[in-house]
Amino acid sequence: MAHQTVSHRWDIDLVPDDAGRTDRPDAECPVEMALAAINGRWTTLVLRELMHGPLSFSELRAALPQLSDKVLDERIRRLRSQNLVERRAVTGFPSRVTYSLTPAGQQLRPLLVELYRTGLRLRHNPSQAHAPLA
Amino acid sequence: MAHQTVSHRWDIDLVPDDAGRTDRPDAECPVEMALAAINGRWTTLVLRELMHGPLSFSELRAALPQLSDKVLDERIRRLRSQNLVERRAVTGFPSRVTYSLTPAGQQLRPLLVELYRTGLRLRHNPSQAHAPLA
DNA sequence: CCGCATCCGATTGGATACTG
DNA sequence: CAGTATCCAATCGGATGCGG
Repeated sequence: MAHQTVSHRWDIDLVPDDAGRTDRPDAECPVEMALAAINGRWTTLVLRELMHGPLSFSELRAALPQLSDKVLDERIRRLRSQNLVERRAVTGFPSRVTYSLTPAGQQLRPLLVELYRTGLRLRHNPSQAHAPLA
Repeated sequence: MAHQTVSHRWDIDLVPDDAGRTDRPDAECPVEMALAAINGRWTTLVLRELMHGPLSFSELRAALPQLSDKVLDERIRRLRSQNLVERRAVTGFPSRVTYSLTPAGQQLRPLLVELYRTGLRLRHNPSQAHAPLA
């Protein structure tokens, strides 16, 4: 019981268990784990593409023409290391490599849906959005 | 109709309307708007704190002791410019400044909840997670 | 108490060119 | 086709110290 966290009364649906009771960005915190999954520019777009089914490297490039090879490579590499995407290589001829979501990767779907919904909600807000901040 | 997007059949609950039919990270895309709201280290933690009610600058620092003044300042500034947080200053004595979520800011709650849930789901996955990618 | 100014190392992502 | 290798500018976040 070091780190007594002030008089925090934790909101049960915002922070349902101990794993979220942290006072700093902690890789073990579920929120950080989810953020890590979608982290990085282009990542949600790559995930969206793969939600439709397996794709090859060049199909991904074609779907996202402005995404550079390097960044695509990095995104795939990262998602693979997180076990969210898997690579399947057919060593025949013509040899073919495809990337697809793992079961864990599929579980990101509700999060993408919620991101979209949240964005729509924010958009419809009466916002003097770019007012000066004094 | 420039940019014909291959033979994309859009998944209706993943991309419910035209705003999400983009092939690059686009500030107008709802997903990007939601990501922008929670973007940056510590941001979700600051939002979590404010979900409980208004707090002063130093109360935020106390709740998140390892967050530096500078970064806290930047986070608050950004959230204010996005109209997600508002500043209220009482000019009496003692003068007091509090930060609280705007109605738009409150709308981030379901997203934080979904992030948490997603993180839990990912955690419970049988993952040979750090297997070599070779 | 509520911040701002400055400095700085690390990470990011894009451009370009090249390889198995 | 499926990537790698370099290089580089910009952004980020943490540390420290100062100011209203």
